[in-house]
Amino acid sequence: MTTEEPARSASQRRIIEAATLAFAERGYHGTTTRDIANRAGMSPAAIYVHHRSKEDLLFEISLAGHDATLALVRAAAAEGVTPTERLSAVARAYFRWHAEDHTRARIVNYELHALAPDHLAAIAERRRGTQRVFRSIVEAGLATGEFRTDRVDMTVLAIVSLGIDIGRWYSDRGRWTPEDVAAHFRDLALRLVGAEPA
Amino acid sequence: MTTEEPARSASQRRIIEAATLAFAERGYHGTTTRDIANRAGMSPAAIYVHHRSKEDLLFEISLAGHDATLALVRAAAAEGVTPTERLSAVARAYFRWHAEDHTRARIVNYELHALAPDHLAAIAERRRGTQRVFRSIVEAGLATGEFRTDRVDMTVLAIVSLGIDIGRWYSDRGRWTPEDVAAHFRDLALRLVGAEPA
DNA sequence: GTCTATAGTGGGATAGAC
DNA sequence: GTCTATCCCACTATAGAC
Repeated sequence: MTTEEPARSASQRRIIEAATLAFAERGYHGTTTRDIANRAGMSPAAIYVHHRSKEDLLFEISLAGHDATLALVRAAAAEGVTPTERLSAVARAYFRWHAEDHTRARIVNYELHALAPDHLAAIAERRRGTQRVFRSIVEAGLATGEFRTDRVDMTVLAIVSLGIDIGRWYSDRGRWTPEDVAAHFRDLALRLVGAEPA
Repeated sequence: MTTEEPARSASQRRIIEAATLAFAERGYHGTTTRDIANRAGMSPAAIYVHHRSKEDLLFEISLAGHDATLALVRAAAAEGVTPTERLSAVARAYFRWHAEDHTRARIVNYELHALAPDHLAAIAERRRGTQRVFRSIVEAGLATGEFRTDRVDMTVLAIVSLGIDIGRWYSDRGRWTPEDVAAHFRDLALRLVGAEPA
């Protein structure tokens, strides 16, 4: 399944939290170690007691975010029985996560280019796992005749894509709660696969 | 309408081209003026003869990209008669542009945070214009009964969102041509608004 | 309009005291 | 485990020669 979360000290968590906010706001390269340290209320040197490098910090955040998404999606997939029910549950959970946790979602999806090659490879594996969950549900729905689409890959990609982009546009100051977004986007996902309206 | 393109020298164009590739690959903050100069086959100092600053270069690229998108979308909107035809034309053109010109699209959509406030304001105006085109078509389709959706804003956002995210995932080395993507995603957009299948 | 050289600033990361 | 101080390098942008 997903990797175990290593136990973290309070300082480690404060640094991770500060780095998450900073990376989401300014991007990895736009963030300095001094930014992170200031937000965490520590000196820049303190970061290096707990984390090997700035890149390593990004990797830790990205990995935890990917593992959380994958676990969430897999748990939701187990909820329903029919493909329509399962897609409904998975899509709602997936979209909700991207709205609620848009700060982490932004790092998860938009800072991949800053990862070292071996770190990127570990992340890419998780991303394929998430996509596989959606794919297998859509294929099951085609088999039962509940769904209708002639391009499975592209349709799955579109659903995942809607989720990822939520991390870009969602704002806590907007009109919609994460639940609003999740409920409507779930309905849209069902339309994308040609499911019967409820 | 859209702003006039200022005439540019060959050097200016080479620098713009180089900066576009660099910003798309590494992001604005991940790109150095030396990267740009090297790709353009010039010294870093030569950049400053043609462009005020690195941020100004980003702004020029972003503005031209936004103006191109807006012009494209408006031209396509004039093609059809019924809302279904118009959405079909606009969606296809919009999606195609994001696949074909994914390098510029990436800068247009993902480097906004690096713009100075007044530059961002000029860009935001164009972005609202594009969204308005989609919105008015969807509203027209609801009026004629061709479309069915109870959340116009979110549905329009989803269509735009699918386009923007193409810039993130599309690769020239992938299996699909821009036209493949455009055609299928146009069908998906029609599903999103609840249009009758053709 | 292009170059070389460099000013001036700020970056990631480490040394060493406490 | 945290700090202050700092190393060393890379960055944006400019000066001045051609």
